[in-house]
Formats: sequence, C-alpha cells, structure tokens
Amino acid sequence: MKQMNKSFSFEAESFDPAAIFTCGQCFRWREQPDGSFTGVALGRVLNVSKKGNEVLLSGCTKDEFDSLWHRYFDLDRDYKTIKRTLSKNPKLKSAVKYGGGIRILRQEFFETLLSFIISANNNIPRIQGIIENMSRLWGEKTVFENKEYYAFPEPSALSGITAGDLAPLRAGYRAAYLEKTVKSYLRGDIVYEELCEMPTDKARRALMSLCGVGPKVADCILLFSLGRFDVFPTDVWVKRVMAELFSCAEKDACKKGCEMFGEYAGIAQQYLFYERREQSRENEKKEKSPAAS
DNA sequence: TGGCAGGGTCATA
DNA sequence: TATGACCCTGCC
Repeated sequence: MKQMNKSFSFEAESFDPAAIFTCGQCFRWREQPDGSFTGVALGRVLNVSKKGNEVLLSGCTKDEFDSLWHRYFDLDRDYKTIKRTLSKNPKLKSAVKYGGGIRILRQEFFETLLSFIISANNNIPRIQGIIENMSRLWGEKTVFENKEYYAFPEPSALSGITAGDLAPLRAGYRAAYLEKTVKSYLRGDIVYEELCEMPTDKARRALMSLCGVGPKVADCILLFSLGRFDVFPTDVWVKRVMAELFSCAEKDACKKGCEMFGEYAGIAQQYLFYERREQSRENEKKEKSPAAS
C-alpha cells in the first residue's frame, strides 16, 4: 500500500507532540531530525508537528482527520478543565504544568492489549523493538515518503501463532502469554465492543482473565484504548512518585491514586509519570556529563 | 565477568 | 496476601 502525502492542520492548545508520544502510552512513534514525530497507527503512517498553536498532520486528508485522527487524538475532550481541576491539588501542580501538552490517545484495542503484555517487566527500547519486529513479520507494509512502515498485525494475521513462531521476537516468557491471549481473542473470549459497554471495574476483571494481563496492564488498556480516565495504572515509577509526594505505601498506590483523582485518575497518572521519568532522565544525563550543565 | 534493573504476571504457599 | 521465578537486554 502506498499512502498519499496530503496534509491537514488544526488549532489546539493542549497538544504537545513530544509529550504525547514520549509519555509512555504508545510505542510506535519516533522523533524525526526536524523535531516532528512519525508513527504508525490505525493502519496508517502519520507525521505530526506543531508550530505555535497549529498542529500539522502530514499523510492525512480532512476526511481521514474527521473519521480517524480526531478520535485518536481525543480532540473532543476538554483538557483545560481537567488541568485546572487537577492543579487545585498543590502537589500535582508542577506535574500538570510539565505535562500540560499530553493527550491520552485512543489506540486500537488489539494492538494496545498485546503491546502492554509485552511491556511487562521490560524496558522501553526493547518493547519498541519487539513490537516493531512483530509488525514487520505479520503486519501490512505501507510506503510513506519513500520509507517502509509496517502496521501492527491484524488479529487474523496471528491466527494459529505459537510461542515458537514468536521466538524471533526475543520476547522471552511473554511469548507464551501472547500465544494464549491471541487465541482467547480470536475465540471471542474478550470483545472490544462488549468491554466498551461495561463499567470500568467489570471491564478490568474481564481483561485480567487474559493470560499476561495483570492489574497494571489492564489499567493501561482501559486508559489508552478504552478512554477510561478513572483508572490509575501503577508501575514502579508511579509507586515511587506516590511514595515521595503522598507518603503512600507501594501496595496502596493504585487505590490511593483512584481515590484522590477520581474521574481524572488516568490523566493525573500520566502527568506524574511523565514529569518523574523525564526528570530522572535529565538527572542521568547530568551525572554522565557534569561539565555540560 | 557477574550482578542488577527494567512501565509485571503467574504459581505457590 | 506475600514471595520467588520467569526471558532477555543493556549498563556498570
């Protein structure tokens, strides 16, 4: 498939491509030398950049924006009000300011499910590599600006897949989880449309019935694919920040986050996670080259 | 070369 | 409910 290189632009305040694509919610967007981001999502390739308040999407017509990307970028949601509400908590204020350009993407369910199973006890470059290789092996090729990209595999393309078939991905013990969960999905054990109708806690339990999906992975799927903002995905980073800010025990971090931030818990988690991890990265850089600062 | 952490989950007690 | 094992990689 070859994609026409059309473009479309729109105005948005709460929209920072770097924050959106590096805050940890997605794995298939890469920064380009000019500071823009190119990624594969919804079976297409898109380049996103921003100047002032204008967001430029290259590789997308107005019709595609209306039918696909508008929803993907969660553009109907009023982030200004969310940020104002969360900023009332003094301990959240700096994180909200720091990650103010984050938007929670509405990612495809099957891709989000498998991606976050792969993410378990894993590091980000390796997660990205595994997903990239998986797409290369079983996804559809698209050419965009003379470069090859691969869409995340359709469920049917992974029909009959075994952990042995997945071995080249070097996903380790997660390969067995992927095999079982793909089988469950294809059997209809879990159906996206049904999850959409369920209250969050019921959908969470349903997701956790899948192999490789524990509380954290289930919450990521609920937030990043189903748009449920009342979950608080709690990984090691979030546990750390909850301990630092609210003197919260590790085992209570998830419950505490949901209680404190309620209907906006998911986006609060992203602000906290993004600020904490970026600061940690900056500190690492300084430690490696103290003269540079 | 060896130990350890890395966006957890699963099985077991 | 708590603990250890689990695949694999990169870093120190």
